[in-house]
Amino acid sequence: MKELEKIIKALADRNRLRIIKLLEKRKLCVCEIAFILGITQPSVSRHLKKLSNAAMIDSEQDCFWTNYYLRKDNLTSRALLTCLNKHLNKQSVIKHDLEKLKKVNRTRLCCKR
Amino acid sequence: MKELEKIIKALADRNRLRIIKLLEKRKLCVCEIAFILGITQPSVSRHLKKLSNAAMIDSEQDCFWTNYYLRKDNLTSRALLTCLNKHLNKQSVIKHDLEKLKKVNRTRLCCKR
DNA sequence: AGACTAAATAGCCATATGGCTATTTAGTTT
DNA sequence: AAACTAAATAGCCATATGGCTATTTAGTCT
Repeated sequence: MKELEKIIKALADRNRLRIIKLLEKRKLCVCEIAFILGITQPSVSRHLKKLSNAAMIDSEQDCFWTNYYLRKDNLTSRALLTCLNKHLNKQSVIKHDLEKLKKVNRTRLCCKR
Repeated sequence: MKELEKIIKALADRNRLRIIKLLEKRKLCVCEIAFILGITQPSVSRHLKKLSNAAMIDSEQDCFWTNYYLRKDNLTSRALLTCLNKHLNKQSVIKHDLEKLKKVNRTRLCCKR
């Protein structure tokens, strides 16, 4: 019950659903996600932690950045996401996010000056 | 987004998942559910309200009792539940609840003396 | 109408959530 | 080693959640 509950709870938030849909497209760093969702970096970090605790995502270091990606080995999670996709893909928020994703430039976005 | 979010949030609670699994078997009144889950009647009522707000269940009057049942017309919800079933059916809590359901006697259970 | 009963609601409490700012940590580069 | 930068963590706040008890509401039966 525990793992399933964790997954469902991880999915029970608008912003985490948005993150998941973005990660379906490609690996992303925290600041890219923060920019697209329009929330702060620490908030994104916390969402990612929840998804990670539910074994839905994982991360790897890529020089300056930490890339987050969907785990392929969590079958429960994948089945649920497949089921949700039909409905999520219709949502205008999601469409909008995916458009924004195309224009994201990590280097320009993240570097502090 | 709203409806989907409501459904996922409605599913993001152990006791509500248990209720759903019970309602898959048959219509139930509040006190039957309360007895099986081992929580109070008002708590069950509140859970049912959440499921109802997510358009997952409905109710009808049956003399003394209010029978709750799964709505067949909520396709999103049904698709998700089908997807969850595989995992839920394995859970010992669920198995135990379903056993308990067999022995439930509404008249004996609910009547105050 | 009055007695009765299931279910809903109100209101309390402790805990969880999700946003934020400020700070710390950890990895990179020169 | 020192400077720099992305990400994590700590801590604040307002709100939501899920349990409970006590009470009200609404439907049933004589």
